[in-house]
Amino acid sequence: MSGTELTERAQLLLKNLVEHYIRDGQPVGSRTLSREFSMGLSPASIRNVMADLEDIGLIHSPHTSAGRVPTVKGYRMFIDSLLTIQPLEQGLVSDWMQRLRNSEDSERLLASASHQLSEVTSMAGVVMLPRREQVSLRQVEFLPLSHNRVLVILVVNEKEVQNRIIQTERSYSAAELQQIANYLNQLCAGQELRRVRESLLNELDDTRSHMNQLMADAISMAQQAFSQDEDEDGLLLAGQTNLMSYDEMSNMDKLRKLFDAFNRKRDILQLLDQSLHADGVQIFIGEESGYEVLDDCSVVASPYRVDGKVVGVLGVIGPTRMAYDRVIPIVDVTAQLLGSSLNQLK
Amino acid sequence: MSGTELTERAQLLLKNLVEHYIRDGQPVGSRTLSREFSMGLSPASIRNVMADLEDIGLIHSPHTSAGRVPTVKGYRMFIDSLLTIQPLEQGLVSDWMQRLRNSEDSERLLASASHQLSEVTSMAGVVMLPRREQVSLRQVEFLPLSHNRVLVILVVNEKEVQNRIIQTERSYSAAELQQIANYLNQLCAGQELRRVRESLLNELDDTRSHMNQLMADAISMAQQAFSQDEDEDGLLLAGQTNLMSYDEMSNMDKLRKLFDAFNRKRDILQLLDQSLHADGVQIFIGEESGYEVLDDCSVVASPYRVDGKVVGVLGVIGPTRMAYDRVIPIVDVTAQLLGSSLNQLK
DNA sequence: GTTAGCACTCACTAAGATAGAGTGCTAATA
DNA sequence: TATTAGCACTCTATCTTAGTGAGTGCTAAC
Repeated sequence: MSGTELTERAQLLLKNLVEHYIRDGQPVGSRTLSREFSMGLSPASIRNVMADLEDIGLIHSPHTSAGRVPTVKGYRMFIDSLLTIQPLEQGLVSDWMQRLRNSEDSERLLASASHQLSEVTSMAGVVMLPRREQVSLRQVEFLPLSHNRVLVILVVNEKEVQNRIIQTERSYSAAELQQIANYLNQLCAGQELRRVRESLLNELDDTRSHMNQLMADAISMAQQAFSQDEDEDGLLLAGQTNLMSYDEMSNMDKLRKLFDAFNRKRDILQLLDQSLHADGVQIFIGEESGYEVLDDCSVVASPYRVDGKVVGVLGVIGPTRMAYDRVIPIVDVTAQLLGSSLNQLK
Repeated sequence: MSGTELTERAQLLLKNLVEHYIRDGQPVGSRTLSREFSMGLSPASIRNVMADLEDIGLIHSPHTSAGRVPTVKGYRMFIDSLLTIQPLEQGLVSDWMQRLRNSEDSERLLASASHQLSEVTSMAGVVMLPRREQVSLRQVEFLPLSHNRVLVILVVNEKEVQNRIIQTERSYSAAELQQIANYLNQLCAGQELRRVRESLLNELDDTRSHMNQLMADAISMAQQAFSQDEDEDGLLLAGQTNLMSYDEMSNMDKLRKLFDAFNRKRDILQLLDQSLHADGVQIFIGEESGYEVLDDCSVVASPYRVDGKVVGVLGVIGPTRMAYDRVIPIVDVTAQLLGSSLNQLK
């Protein structure tokens, strides 16, 4: 805000204060800092610096006779320019890779990632499912149901299956549907789903005149089937209950609202979406997220890549007062490992 | 326990006490009961009766100078023989039916039921998914994947689709798989899944000698595919967060354990399973359930039927102190409506 | 059998009193 | 000029104390 440059001493002080507060959870006072602070300064001097920090809005006193606590702005500065990233525990990464290797299908892999995140950090883990943009159609099957309905089975991306039900104008025999499927498979198999939609339109124009009725039906069915978007919510959550053990979260009313948000998923997804195009780990501290339910939380998120292209975001949600120095590398590594695992799986 | 018969007065007193406690949530004393009790009795007389009730273990005093609170045994007697079932609110049933009519597939229908339950009661709603015993196979499809894996698509019960991946010894061409599928469809289509398994065994015996290799492969594949059971957890929960608003649930530690149990689902499923063969609404009060996490909760559950056969259980979970007279008919009606809706949908 | 009366228990609340942590300010110091 | 010791002050947290009120059990009278 104000162009005020912080002296090096003030920065160091802030760093120590935040670190101390993250460890203890108690407001930290000048005396404590003076004692545990390498650079020998008296409490009085420290008080002077603290007063400055408070003026700039980096720290704040719950009441006159309490120590200081970092504000959101304080955390922000701490994370952006003061943080010493902790090296990852030996074994965590290999443990990780081992577990990932056990998941055979991508769904489980993603679920496993979110569980890992929550377990290792004792907070809530989130994994936004990979975007389905570049799904390529492998095969289409149609099966007749009663009441002029048709079950459409789409096999995409080698091994994923989507089922849709469409309503037709008349009933079709199994043989007719088989024909239609053959026609469509021939036409579209192997293409990306969004291209399939284009192809269908072209086909419709190209051959409108000399097309038989069945083909026309085929195309209209396909359009119906492909226009339905997946109704999945696209977010995997794990370890929400971990949050119940934090003192900061003991307000039942707020906690309920947070859990409700978890269940709705919408807000969380929207927030994570903001990290889709970020480069590396991104952090939302308290109110920074813009979602009231997350006011007492921080979100540490990172996009993950498949084939070098960002397809999703993962991260953790926990109290603002968390061990960022540990959590950040965990999220970072997890994103990388998940990406490469997904790659191998493909 | 002791063959002690309760006098009619004692029963009435217990009834009033429990009703009052359920309304207010406060221990109720002799004075209160005397005042609000139709039969004119002085506090002193009431105290005598209460002392008796406490001796039998139906009520209990948190401390000397507090009123009385029903024990589990007290609730049990209240529910079993004293409860006056409340008539259902006008409109609730029709509202219900309307909402159910909007769900087209059974999955949504079940989810809707559990949401309904939680909303109407302000507690947690649970719906155990219908048992899949009598699923009948409609069609099988095979698709080759890489690395000698085959994607098996099972269409069952008209409109449900299950996907499985099996590992084969060699790789098969699409044409071969098509042949295998044809053979299996001819052999098994329309049969119930458990019979399919039998059929496969017979077929294997019958024709072992003059069977060609491909058929043998087909059967072994089918066995692999059908032996995998569904990995779904089979329980729909809704409105868990409702429970966070009850004073009785303000102990964060217990609450967390409860939520963890919800996530695990196993215990809840096991408990509900006990109601599968019950006739009508069944109630587990506090420790009666046998699950420690449910010590402060009651579960009101009812089986629901399709075609006259019980296929699942639904119900609500809430604090022991709940309005049983309202909740019981709600669960009851919901079970009936869900059953008939599922019937229609079939 | 019922009830009025009474002594007693116990949780809850309010009101001091005390201790402890931490602050800001001022004046002395290096 | 930057640092620090000293001090008065503020505010929370905790403990004690006393008082209040709801409710009980028992006994004796009705």
